Amino acid sequence: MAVTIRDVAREARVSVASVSRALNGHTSVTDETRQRITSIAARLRYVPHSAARSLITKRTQTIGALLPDLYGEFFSELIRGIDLAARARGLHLLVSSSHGDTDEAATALRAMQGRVDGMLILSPHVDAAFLRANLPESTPAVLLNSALKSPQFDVLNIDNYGGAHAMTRHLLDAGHTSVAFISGPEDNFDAQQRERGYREAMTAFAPKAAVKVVKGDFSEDSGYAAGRALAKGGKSPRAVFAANDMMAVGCLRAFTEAGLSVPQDVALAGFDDIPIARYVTPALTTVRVRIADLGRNALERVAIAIEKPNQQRRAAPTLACEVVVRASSGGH
Amino acid sequence: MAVTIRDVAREARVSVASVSRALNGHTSVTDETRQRITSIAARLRYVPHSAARSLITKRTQTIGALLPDLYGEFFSELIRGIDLAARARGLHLLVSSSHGDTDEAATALRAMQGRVDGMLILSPHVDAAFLRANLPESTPAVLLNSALKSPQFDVLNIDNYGGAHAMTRHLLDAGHTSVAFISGPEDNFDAQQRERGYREAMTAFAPKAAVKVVKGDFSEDSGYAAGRALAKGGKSPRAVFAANDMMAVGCLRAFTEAGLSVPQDVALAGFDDIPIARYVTPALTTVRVRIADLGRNALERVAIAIEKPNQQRRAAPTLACEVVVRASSGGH
DNA sequence: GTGCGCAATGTAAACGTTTCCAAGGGATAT
DNA sequence: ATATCCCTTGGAAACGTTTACATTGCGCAC
Repeated sequence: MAVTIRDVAREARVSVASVSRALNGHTSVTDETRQRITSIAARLRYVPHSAARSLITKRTQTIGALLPDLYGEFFSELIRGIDLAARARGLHLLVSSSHGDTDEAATALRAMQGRVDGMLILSPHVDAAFLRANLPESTPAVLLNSALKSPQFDVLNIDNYGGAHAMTRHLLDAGHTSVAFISGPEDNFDAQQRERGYREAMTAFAPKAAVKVVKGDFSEDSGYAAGRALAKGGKSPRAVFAANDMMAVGCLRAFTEAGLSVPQDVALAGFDDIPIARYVTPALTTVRVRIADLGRNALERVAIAIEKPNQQRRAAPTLACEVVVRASSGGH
Repeated sequence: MAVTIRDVAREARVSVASVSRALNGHTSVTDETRQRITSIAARLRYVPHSAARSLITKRTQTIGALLPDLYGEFFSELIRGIDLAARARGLHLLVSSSHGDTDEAATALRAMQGRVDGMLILSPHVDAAFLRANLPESTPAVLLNSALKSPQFDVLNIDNYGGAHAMTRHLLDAGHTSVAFISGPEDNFDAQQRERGYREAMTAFAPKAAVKVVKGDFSEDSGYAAGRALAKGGKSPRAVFAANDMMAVGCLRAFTEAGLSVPQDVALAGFDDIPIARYVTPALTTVRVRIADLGRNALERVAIAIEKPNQQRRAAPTLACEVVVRASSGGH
């Protein structure tokens, strides 16, 4: 039999109301009684029943995270950031991951209803219509890496554009006169932004150079295919920038097989700074994304939205990336 | 204002009790009324208030996962396995990660009290005394990868011993007459088991060969140091088995720097099959651990413990590993 | 026809909190 | 001395469910 507030009250010879007030830090209770109640509660190992509390306060002290089936390191870094921030605020984290399609995501979202005070959503399947259909009005939510541009929802993005822009510039600055790009999936928001960053940097810093884009889909295999296509006929560009690291790794393999050496014959760069990037030969120049920061930031935003429900949402700043120069780009 | 069971009852012209029974699949309700109630509930988008339900049923339909600050891929695979199994059972997942020390873990464990029906615990800081002090009697828990041998708690381990045993045998079978081992942290349970597997396999299959163990601590740097030590004086063994992949990667670097080529001069193997293993040159032979299965399995066990509280705990089977042969071991 | 049993439904208590409102009591101002 | 106010405390309602128990109505056996 668990110990309840009533047990504490009886032991302390006060009413349950006083116990509640004392433990929740209300002002109108004497220091002396508070002392007594606190110590007795501790002695009895009293833990307030969270369900009972939620029932009346309409707060669960829990944030839900809705995540797709995503890549290892990204996932854990994101959760780490969210978790750290949540813990700092005394919030719990309810996770639902591995959602492959829209239906699964909808089911998961609805299942969380009533169990969370706010939501963090990272999913390629989610758009404004989806949210209006599945997210209760009253639940604040922050969308991560989403193309959504609605004042109704809070969105937090990585600065894919800026990162790609900076990387393209780095490759040009390193003396590679022509830079080709391996793109990501067309419907992927991150991929679009990265391509835009590449294109605009090319226009800005190498207006005479040819803009060359080979299609990929973020998979290693697509990077390999792109690499073969680029190497064919010995007419490869001086540098290749892949929209993510996995494709860069695949591309590297294709180049090696084709007898091209990186970075002497052709420089190579990726995006994400996955752990593998450091260990391929040559080590991969890439763009590092502070994923944990993304998670932390997102949690802070949703926490604020919960505290001040009718606050105007400020435009979300994007999260900065940084160019990490390694051997594959030949710069140093 | 959220819609409650009362609203549904009013609309369907029945009592709240009937609504509850109909929605919870009790037998004693006519098909006709159940139909009516179900459709009305759907129309009103009624979602039972989970806190209210928990208050009376004493069930939260939530499992807590207490995890340390752990490595990317392992973490996400584990969560994926747990999450999949939880979803299949209609359970939610409350995650608390990144616990660096015992105190943090204790705080997190206590914070979950009352919010979860059962716990999954993976933490090097947790022992029997810790659990007795911080885990309520009534909360079923499954410990992952723990040395704990108490009938009081359910433990689920990876077959580190078997995996190491098999790998050692593989290296010997491939014709490498002497195999050295790079050990992990002394207080780490996984590391101990792996070393035992190595030692016993050596005794069994190469009784005349020297058993050589170099100390490491699972870090890449310690693997590098071990590699240097082994390469020194040109007296390196024919094969080296590192207790985890990161050390193997470090060792590989040391060998390469020392002018030893892998696998011609010396074969190399690791343990874990982290993603990097595939991408180093040469690709690393290693032991694959089905981490998602570990998570899935653990969740199943805790779910069963919740359903049948006073059931005798069956001895936990360990989870099988498999040897993954790549270029670094020279076998094929 | 009466009584009995069973199936379907309703009534209300219970779960453990928080919080509104009332009440007690001491200090202060009149 | 009395009225007033404020500070501390207590009583009780409310939150939204589930479920034990009561009630109703109906069919069936006698």
